[in-house]
Amino acid sequence: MAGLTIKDIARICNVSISTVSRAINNDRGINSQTRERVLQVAKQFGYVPNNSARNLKMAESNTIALMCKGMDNPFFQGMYPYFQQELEKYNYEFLLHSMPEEIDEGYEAEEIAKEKRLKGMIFLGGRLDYPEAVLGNIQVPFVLCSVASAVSVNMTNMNVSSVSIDDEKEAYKVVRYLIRMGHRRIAIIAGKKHDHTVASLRESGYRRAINESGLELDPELIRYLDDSIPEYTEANGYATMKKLLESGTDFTAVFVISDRMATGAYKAIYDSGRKIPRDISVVGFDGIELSRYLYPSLTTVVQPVRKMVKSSVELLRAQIMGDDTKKHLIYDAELSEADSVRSLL
Amino acid sequence: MAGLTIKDIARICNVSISTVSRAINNDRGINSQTRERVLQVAKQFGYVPNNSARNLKMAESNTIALMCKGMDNPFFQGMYPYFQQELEKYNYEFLLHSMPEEIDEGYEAEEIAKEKRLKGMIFLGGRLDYPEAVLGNIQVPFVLCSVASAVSVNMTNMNVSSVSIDDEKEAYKVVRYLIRMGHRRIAIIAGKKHDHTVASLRESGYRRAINESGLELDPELIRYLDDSIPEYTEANGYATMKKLLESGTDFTAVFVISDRMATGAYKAIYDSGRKIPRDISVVGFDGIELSRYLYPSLTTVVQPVRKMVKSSVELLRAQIMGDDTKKHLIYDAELSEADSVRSLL
DNA sequence: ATCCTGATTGGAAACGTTTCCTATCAGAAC
DNA sequence: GTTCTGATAGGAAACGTTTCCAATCAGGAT
Repeated sequence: MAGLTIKDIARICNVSISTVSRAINNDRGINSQTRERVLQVAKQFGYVPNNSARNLKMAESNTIALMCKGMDNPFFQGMYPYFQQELEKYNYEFLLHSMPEEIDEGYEAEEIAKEKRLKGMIFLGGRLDYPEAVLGNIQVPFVLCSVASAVSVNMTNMNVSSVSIDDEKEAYKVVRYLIRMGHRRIAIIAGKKHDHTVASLRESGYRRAINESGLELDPELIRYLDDSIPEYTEANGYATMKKLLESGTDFTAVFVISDRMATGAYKAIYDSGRKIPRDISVVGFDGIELSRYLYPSLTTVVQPVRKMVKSSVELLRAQIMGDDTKKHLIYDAELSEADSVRSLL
Repeated sequence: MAGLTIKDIARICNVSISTVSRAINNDRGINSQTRERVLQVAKQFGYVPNNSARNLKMAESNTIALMCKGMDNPFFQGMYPYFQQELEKYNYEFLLHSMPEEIDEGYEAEEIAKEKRLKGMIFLGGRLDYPEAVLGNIQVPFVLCSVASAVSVNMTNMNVSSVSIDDEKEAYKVVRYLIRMGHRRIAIIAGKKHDHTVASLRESGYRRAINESGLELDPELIRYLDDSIPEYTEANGYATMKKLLESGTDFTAVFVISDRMATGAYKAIYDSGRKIPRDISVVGFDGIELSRYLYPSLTTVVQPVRKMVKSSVELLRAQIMGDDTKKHLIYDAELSEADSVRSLL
């Protein structure tokens, strides 16, 4: 409780507080013997620097906030440990902050940055088209992770770095894959209509694949989420799939734009008495750990989560250290072929 | 970037900084008109208090750390949003901190508390028998959440509050349920042998249920985790179940001590060509969201997560506010009967 | 008119650092 | 011996608050 201060250590070592400060911060301009002695004493007496004082003096904190929209999303949750790990490397604090479902003009991230004296922010998920007001005023370094594909969205000229995959392309690829496997009537469980998240990019990929293959873009096959259920949840995947099945529309495969929703879709299919992939082939998106343990294991687009997190933190770090070149990293995802797709050839 | 200070506001309002401070903190001993005027100006100019300075002066921060062992566990992950929500009520920061797999004498949580100037800590998961050194020296309020059943473990006389369920009892109940359904050869996928987590309590419950029912405690039916695979993961559930199946031991039901592992076990069962619940009945433990979306939906013990989180935070809050009565809350869990158990009657 | 009281306000110290500016000192160069 | 130099150390201000203490003042009691 007592809490030793730099002053105590100074007294014990019979040196000035400036010297102790220099020793602890590994500053130069101090005799290495003195430093050793001070450090030794500090350790022995269990001295711990007071971050508040340090931050006050240095006019900043050491905290990075992870601004998360939909923090109950298993895809994001799978990232937390990685963020923790990467941020730890630089001795950053990790503040988890959830953003409201609806982010509009009224939401100003900068207020939070100021209030918490953040050193940086990482936005995880959220809108592709953040209103100018939301991001435009942020005065601390920040990066967008898994939110924007600079390819598809006009974000390259915003003063911001990002790490993502090319959602449109990957969705395109996975639907093409279904077509190669002989499927012709392919449904999609898409996101909310026009909600400006990656979901809409994935839907675009689907549309392009269908179009380019000369198949029919049947509106009956394109299903948007149920507005009355929390978005992008298992429950919503279940409900939407159920409606699709009950509509009597004919199809042999379905692309569910997230693994989480695919989990719900699986159940709806089973509950209807159908079998995967015998009656319906399913592909997901994200590559959450669970996808390998569903039965049958889910064919899905695996995002390189580890790399994305690492890069996000590195990009942020670079910005904090003064590098002001804005980068947009776009990683390739990988189609993981599992047992949920049947070949019709 | 500038960052207005209390001093600026004072100058603008033509009052002293003490007055501004009083206005902002809603202190008494200030004319209400003055207060209104100051607050109005502060707001207008976008003043944000500097927490570092405040914390320095007040000799504390406003941060609560969630000390999490196994932060990739979906059961815990499901709790994060709730913690966020509850802590927000008191304006606490939410610091997510993962603890190492192996927690022994060498690990001192107090160091972290000191370093980060924590206001409180919540331990999520971890050992039932934390070595004295780990918890014994902690000088800030803390509570254990979902780690200890005060009923089973001699923790009542430690200076600590806790929130949990009675893991032994709940496990007992779920195994009794299997027995009522006519099962006689009931296997268990337990935890690591003697690892002092809730897993061992759940195993005890299993043993008692089997014993009391006059059934045989066949060592062949009691399976511990594979040491070569990360503990308590889907992968480990899969591997352990696979071994059990391949051993040729006869059984009609299996109690998997966590839903996460049950997910892996499901897959192992399917992969072996068996069906749930036709060939093998399965029950899990925890009640993670996913359990309802497995196929067939998993019969499991649902922990009252929402309530547990709320109580943890409230208990912590009470301690912070000076209440030093240590409480041990033990909630009832609920058996959620789903489709993974077949009646043999 | 004087004194006292309570309400309101201002002044200043303190929290634990970092860092600029000086001071000291040993040895090298003269 | 004197002067300069570089290395090392100490002193003190400053960061933005909170809070104790003293000061002011209006109005009621004397």
